[in-house]
Amino acid sequence: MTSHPDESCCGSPHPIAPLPELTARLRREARRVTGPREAILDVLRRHARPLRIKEIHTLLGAGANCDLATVYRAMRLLEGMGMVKRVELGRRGSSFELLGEGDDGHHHHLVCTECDRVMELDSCLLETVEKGISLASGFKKVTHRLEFFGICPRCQSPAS
Amino acid sequence: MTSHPDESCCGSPHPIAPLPELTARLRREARRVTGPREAILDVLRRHARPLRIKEIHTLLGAGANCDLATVYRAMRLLEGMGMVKRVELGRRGSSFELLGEGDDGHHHHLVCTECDRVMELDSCLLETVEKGISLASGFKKVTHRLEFFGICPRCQSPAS
DNA sequence: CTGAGTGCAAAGTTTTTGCAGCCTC
DNA sequence: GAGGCTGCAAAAACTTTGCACTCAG
Repeated sequence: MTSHPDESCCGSPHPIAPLPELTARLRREARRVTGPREAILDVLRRHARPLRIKEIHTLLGAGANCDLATVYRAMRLLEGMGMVKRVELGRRGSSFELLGEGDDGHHHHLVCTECDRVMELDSCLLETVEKGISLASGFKKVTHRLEFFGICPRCQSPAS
Repeated sequence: MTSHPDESCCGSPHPIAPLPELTARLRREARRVTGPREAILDVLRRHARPLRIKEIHTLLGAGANCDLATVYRAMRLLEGMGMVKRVELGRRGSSFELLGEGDDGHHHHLVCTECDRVMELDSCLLETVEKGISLASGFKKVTHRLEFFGICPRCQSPAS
């Protein structure tokens, strides 16, 4: 189990991918490397935890001069390319986190129901379950989405 | 594994609770049994699968004369009372399904990514995982949300 | 009778879309 | 230079809220 860096906690679970490596992935798929996209990828690589669209837009700051609609479009593109994983953490709206090259993003999260802090859980033992479900149901390409919720130690103490 | 009744499939996984039993639960909590609430509960008990707010509102029909805002308010109430479970199935917005008395709602779903049909999965083996996570992380009241996605047999055939 | 609950209307959020101009390739 | 991408604006989709009236208990 690893905690997230950033406001929430500390210690990155994954090595931070260099920005040029990320833009290279865009180019490889014949997508253009633009200012907004570069800025968005940079925000994502510097915050290794699920970020909401609005958070990304805010973190971009006024300098990036990037429209909210552009963030939505970029995240849809990146999701489609598998560069980013969409996570639904119960709060309103989706969150996104960067995926490493070849990372299928099959880790899961532990979310505090009080303060929304997010921890990442390391292992995923559900591949065999998926196979069993696929066999029993006839479904193909079975994947899953799994999130844990609870009250974090900080929110359990009286003065949170 | 059980499939859902209704448009999707057939065979109810749970016995259908009588309407008076449901309204009794309302009264027991000192909530009023009104026309709209009764109609909403009746819709829920007759469709044993996750329903979206809009679906519920539509299924109520013009006769019920129930406002969409009232459905939202009712679902929040019922969720708070534990009579209903909120499910996020990837489509936009939440879905809800009726919970039996004493049912904690810990079953999960298999959703077709093509047509959105939903099947219910019977068992949940994650309680021990939850306990382990709680021990390792210090989180309290750990619960989880788990959904499987895939392409159902019907959507795999050429003429779906 | 009393206040919880409702309909209606309006506003708040989140996400998508159309379009003209810009800038990457 | 061509077309993918962007900002801006508007709208669509989803959800909440304020208020006066109604009706369940």
